[in-house]
Amino acid sequence: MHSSAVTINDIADRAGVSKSTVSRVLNSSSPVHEDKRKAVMEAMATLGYRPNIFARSLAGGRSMTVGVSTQSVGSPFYDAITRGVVTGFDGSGYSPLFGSGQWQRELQVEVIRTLLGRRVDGLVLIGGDVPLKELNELCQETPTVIVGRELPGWEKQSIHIDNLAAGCIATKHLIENGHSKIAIIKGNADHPDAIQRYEGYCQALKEAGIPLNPDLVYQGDFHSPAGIAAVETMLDKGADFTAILAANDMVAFGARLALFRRGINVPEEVSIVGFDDQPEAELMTPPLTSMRQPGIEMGNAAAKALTALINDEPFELPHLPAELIVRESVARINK
Amino acid sequence: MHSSAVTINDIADRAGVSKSTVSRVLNSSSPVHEDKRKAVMEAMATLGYRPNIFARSLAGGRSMTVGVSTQSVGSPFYDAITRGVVTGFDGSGYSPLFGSGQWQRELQVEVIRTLLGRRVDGLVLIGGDVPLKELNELCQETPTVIVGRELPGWEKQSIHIDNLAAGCIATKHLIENGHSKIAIIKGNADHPDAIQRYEGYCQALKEAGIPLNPDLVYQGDFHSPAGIAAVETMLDKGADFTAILAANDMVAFGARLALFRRGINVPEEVSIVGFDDQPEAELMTPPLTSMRQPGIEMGNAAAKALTALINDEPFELPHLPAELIVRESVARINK
DNA sequence: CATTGATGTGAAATCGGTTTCCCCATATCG
DNA sequence: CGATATGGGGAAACCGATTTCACATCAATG
Repeated sequence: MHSSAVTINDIADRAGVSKSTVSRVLNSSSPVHEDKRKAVMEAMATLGYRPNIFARSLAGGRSMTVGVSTQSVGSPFYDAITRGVVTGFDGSGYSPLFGSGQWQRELQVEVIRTLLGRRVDGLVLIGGDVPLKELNELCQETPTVIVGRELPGWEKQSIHIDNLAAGCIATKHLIENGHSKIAIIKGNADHPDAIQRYEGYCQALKEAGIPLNPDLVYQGDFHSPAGIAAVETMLDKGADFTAILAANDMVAFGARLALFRRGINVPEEVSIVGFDDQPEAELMTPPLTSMRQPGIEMGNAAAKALTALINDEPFELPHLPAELIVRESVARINK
Repeated sequence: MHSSAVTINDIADRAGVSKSTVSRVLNSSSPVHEDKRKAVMEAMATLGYRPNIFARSLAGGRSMTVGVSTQSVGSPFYDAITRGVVTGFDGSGYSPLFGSGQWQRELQVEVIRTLLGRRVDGLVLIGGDVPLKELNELCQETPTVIVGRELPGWEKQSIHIDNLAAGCIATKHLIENGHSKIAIIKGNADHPDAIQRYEGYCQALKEAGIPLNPDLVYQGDFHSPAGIAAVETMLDKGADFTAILAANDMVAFGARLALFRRGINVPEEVSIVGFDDQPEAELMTPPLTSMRQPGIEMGNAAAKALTALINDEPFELPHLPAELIVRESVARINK
């Protein structure tokens, strides 16, 4: 006799009231006499009643479920956001339902459709690159919060860092330490974060009056092999650089390993700056200087905001800045 | 007018049939005349019909949702399992619902209750330490698969590696390379994986006729600070060792960093073996030799098995072995 | 040609809740 | 003191599907 077999009718019978009254107690939707209320509570306790969520959702119209569309499960930064989202919903009464879009447009749309089909009460979109128009159509009916992506018209409901500024800050840090021959390993060519960081890099160079050297720009992606390949390619080409700005920490790790293999010291001969400050960054030898993106906090804030949005409460997404975590992978050099 | 407003009745009207027939087409539960079938299909297409999953679940008794109870989101190994589980359900029609137990017994029970309350069709339990008795009670009604945990009575429905053997293999690898002064950094004292790996370590030493040296046994946990602290403590105590067996890769990274700070070369002076083979292991300098636990594959297999279990199909969970990935963090020494 | 069986289909019951509607006491008011 | 709110609470409609039941239809069988 498992608890799910207990229905509202059983409670009603046992408490000697109608199911309407039980429902009222359950939702405190309208006042109930204290005696009956108690009887109902007791009946529920002794019978181990658990309301059937489907019946509830069907009748009530809300599912107490929120959809979370992630991209590549496995990327440290997005993982952190996801983690933040999960904890952000803890205790809110909403359970997150996940779908992974893998940075594939079609799949992302499919994921959102599936989530919507499950009648989620709200949506958290982490990253992704569904075209704005399509997104507007898909999500117009559902409270939605977007994490890690900037979209016109969604300013109030999105949270992301300023990647251009972040790229700029990271580059400036190297410049301030005397570097001028700064190589950059770019992330995926069509990834907005990567593009903006590159722009930041360009801007910082420009402001410092350092000409952009195409030989020091490597088109990579966000995975470690890109870091390895970048270093090897540049070294083989005889490129002259004293610092590397990596697309993210994984790429930085790759670059660091490639330098290690060539017997090039970090940071004495080549400095490295990463992006994301993933947990392993502080364990690199030497510990990696990295632009920290507050993924967990972002995810958390998104979850809280969505909860508020669903319940028509006022909310405001915080403006979380990227922050340079200075460790030991950047050396000060002269000239 | 959003698509969810379209009900089965609308389809029935438009196609000129009864809702029963629409339902039959929908589930191909019994044959329908080709003409009507077509009419229904067309009506569904033009009206953009999406069945209401709650009504469906309520009436049909199945939710097409599975519960996944994770522990510490954030641990590389368990993350890998989770990722495997997610992809394992892709395309199965089941959507995973998550809850995180954080390795806290009470919370884990609560998570399972919540999941059950949402009427999941099945359960994947990743790790955790809910007492067997309680687990049996909780899950007796629901198809369940357990990942990364060994439980009497659950042999058919659980998948895990042999941690004792794994600990043994890792230790033997060091012994074979000439090491006899092997330090171990143990994981959490009450964590079954940690306990078994330690037993494996003891066994390997015993078989090789090497006495267990308590000075070389450090009680830590699964996080990097434990690795740092272990190395510093042992070094400060003047402990004499040529190799370290770390609780997992994060701990190995910590240990490696601590050695780096002390100017001790890896692997020339001290060799290190990790556990998990997380993605960053191959990027350590030098690349880390590690016992690979096939987390993704395990998760994947669990998902497939659960799908089969739910549908009363035969299934068998594969026996996935842990595998030593030899890289460059272990040196052969004489004596 | 009546019987059997398979195929097709609609009406109605059911799943387990929420919510509207309506009625009955009391308490309050003019 | 009759009229009017007001707090409680039951009956029944409804949410949108699935599924059982009963009934036709039509081809095959003896």
